[in-house]
Amino acid sequence: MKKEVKDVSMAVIRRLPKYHRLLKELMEKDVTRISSKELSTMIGFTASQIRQDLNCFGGFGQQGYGYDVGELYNEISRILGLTSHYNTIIIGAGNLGQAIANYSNFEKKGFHIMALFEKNPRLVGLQIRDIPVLDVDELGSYCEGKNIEIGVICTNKESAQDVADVLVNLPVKAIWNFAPADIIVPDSIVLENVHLSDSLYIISYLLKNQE
Amino acid sequence: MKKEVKDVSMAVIRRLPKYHRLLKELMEKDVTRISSKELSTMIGFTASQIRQDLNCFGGFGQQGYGYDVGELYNEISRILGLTSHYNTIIIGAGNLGQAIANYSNFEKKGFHIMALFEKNPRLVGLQIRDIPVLDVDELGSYCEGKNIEIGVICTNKESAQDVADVLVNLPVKAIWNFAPADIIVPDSIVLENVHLSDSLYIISYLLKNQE
DNA sequence: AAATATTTGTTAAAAGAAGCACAAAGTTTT
DNA sequence: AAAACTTTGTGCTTCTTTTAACAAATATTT
Repeated sequence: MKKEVKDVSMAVIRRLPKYHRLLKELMEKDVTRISSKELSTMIGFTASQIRQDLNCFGGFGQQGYGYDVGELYNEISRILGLTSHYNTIIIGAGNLGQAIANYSNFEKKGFHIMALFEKNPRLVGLQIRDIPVLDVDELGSYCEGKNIEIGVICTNKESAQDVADVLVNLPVKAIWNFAPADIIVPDSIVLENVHLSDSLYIISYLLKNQE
Repeated sequence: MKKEVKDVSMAVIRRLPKYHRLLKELMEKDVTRISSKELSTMIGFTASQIRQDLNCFGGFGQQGYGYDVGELYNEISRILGLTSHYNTIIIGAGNLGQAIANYSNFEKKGFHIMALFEKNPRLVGLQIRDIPVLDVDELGSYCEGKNIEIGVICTNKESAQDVADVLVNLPVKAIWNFAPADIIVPDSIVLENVHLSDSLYIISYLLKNQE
């Protein structure tokens, strides 16, 4: 039973990674079956919401039994596109760029980081794991013919829009932006901002307004 | 005219940092007044939503004129609690911990990073800007009497829950978690998770499901 | 100083998301 | 093999969030 891609709301989609993470943990604990009710207590959503979320993509469960953990994990991996391969580059090889390059889990999920690009000459020439740090001036020539799908912006906010413009023209298909700026890209390009300070400011708000 | 802290929905609160960021930019461009309509085109929310958001906290605008940029920026800073001071520590001095320690803007907004804690002896003893990297075993004794408000978890996922437990017992008032794990803390403690891979997985989903 | 143009704050309506409830379909026990 | 139990998938209801509309207030122009 497959439905897929009716038009699932963003609210649902943004919960998928959490399901994915929890199911992975269950697998590691050799749990093979799970009900929406059990999931509910672990994940903090209602059982009803979990069933409704999963049903956007297909009937993966079985009445009286629940869900097969391994099967559901695979389905969600597939729905999220984690069975595909994405050529990825990182612009900015400071601490944050290096942190992401070092995070080997991304590689395992198909996000292949091919190179970092940096303007600071003291960092150019380094290797992060086996990933080279190249001069940012080589970006265009390096990427030619390589079908780069994802560009990660780890620069300061001043350079972010310029870098985004270059990435758009390569062209990349998606930009993952860590610079604390609201960059502008064409609608055809997938853009995800990770504004770290936003969540810190929310902490500040919540601390100030605790009952 | 002040209302404040009725009960503003999280949806509204999570938009405040974006207003804050945009207003800062306008100030830097010496823009002194702005209407909700102009803000709308820049920020991508409807003018109606902007007016309604701001009105949760007070009537900062004026009919026929709009909003005073500087005044509104100050109000939002105050609402977010960015006029307060927060003693902060970071657990884990790898690339990510260092990246955050190096990001001087947090310091400017009142988040004073007092120390990093690390178990890898090769990192203990370093200084990031003027912030010392201490042995994680000293965490308890170091924090005694220092009124640490925010703990930042930059460890791997295996250590995250243990570190969270230690932080809860210090006690800190809030935890900012960057480890890719769903840690559990008492309800009384403010918890913000930054699961980097979540947004990467969303990129993957959107790339796969583009029309 | 009067007339016209802006633009807010706010109420009402529409759209969207989450929760409830239960028949249907399976599993487990007796 | 029948009875009792479990749990999904789904229609319906409730709650939340967003958008639209407009009177009231101020600014600007004539």
